[in-house]
Amino acid sequence: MKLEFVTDLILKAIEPFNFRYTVYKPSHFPTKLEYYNKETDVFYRSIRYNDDILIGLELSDLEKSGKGSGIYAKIYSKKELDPSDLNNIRKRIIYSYGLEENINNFYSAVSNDIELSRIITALNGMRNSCIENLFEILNISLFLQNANVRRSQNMMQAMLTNFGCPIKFGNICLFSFYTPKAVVNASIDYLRSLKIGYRAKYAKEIANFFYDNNNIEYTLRSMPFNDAKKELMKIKGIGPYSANLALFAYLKHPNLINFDVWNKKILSKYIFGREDINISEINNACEARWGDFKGYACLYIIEDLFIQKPELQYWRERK
DNA sequence: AGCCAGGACGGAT
DNA sequence: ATCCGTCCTGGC
Repeated sequence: MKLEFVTDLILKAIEPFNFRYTVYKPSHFPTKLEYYNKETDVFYRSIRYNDDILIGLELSDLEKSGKGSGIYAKIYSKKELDPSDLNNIRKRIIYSYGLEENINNFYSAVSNDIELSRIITALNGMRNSCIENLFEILNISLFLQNANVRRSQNMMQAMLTNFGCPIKFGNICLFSFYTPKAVVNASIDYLRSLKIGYRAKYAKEIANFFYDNNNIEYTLRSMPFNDAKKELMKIKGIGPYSANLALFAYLKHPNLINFDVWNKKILSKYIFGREDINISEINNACEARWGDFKGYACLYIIEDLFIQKPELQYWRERK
């Protein structure tokens, strides 16, 4: 589908703001949902608004047009958007990229950490970000289970080509994410044929859950951390790892490290100089060092590492 | 060919 | 509360 109607938005961010590493995270596996052009510094992304309206985002650094810190956004749609829909999309971008978060709270809380301050200087203004909605981020976390990045990538791609929608905007071809409805209507056997393995039945569980609970996102945002986590783990196929991922990325709890075997090794090495320290010990050390911002601190450490060593994606494919 | 890694579940303890 | 076998596929 071609999205040809364009609306421009200027979205201001609280300073400091790092455009590149807020919209684009080197540690994330690539998908056909987004494309970051490193030469032009333009980021393209598909999103859905209320499930049925397809939107293309073309984001660039507001700084470049001399209008201060933030994002210059071109919103592509099939036809003109209602002012209230446009305003909701605007709010979603602001929330997803944390434009109104004061990152200085994190910086001042860890200002005595000399080692971390080198990274903070390099990534100054980077936010935790997640443009996916809750259904989408839970699907991604499902495909991250029991898989190396290459497999996760293949699973995501198979699902997008089968249930997503190809879109074209600003001379870029991407896919939109699929809706719960698309998966609800698919058979488990068909899902299995896409090589998502045992996750086929869980993909349906997640889709059914969201198909039946329209307002769950709104409810979860107002819940305390542990209640929200318990709520998410009621979905079959969503355990602590997947729930944490959604809670940190989507619900933005900065005091949370989501350990998997890869970042466990990275953080173990960073703090203890060796890879084999157990998770609870790493977690305690992070807590002691960064307190309520340990999740944010680890985000900075990991993104910094992937910027310096892109081959880590390859390492993560193997062992 | 066989074996293993990677989260979550479900049943057993 | 904690442990174990199982799910599934790709890589060795």
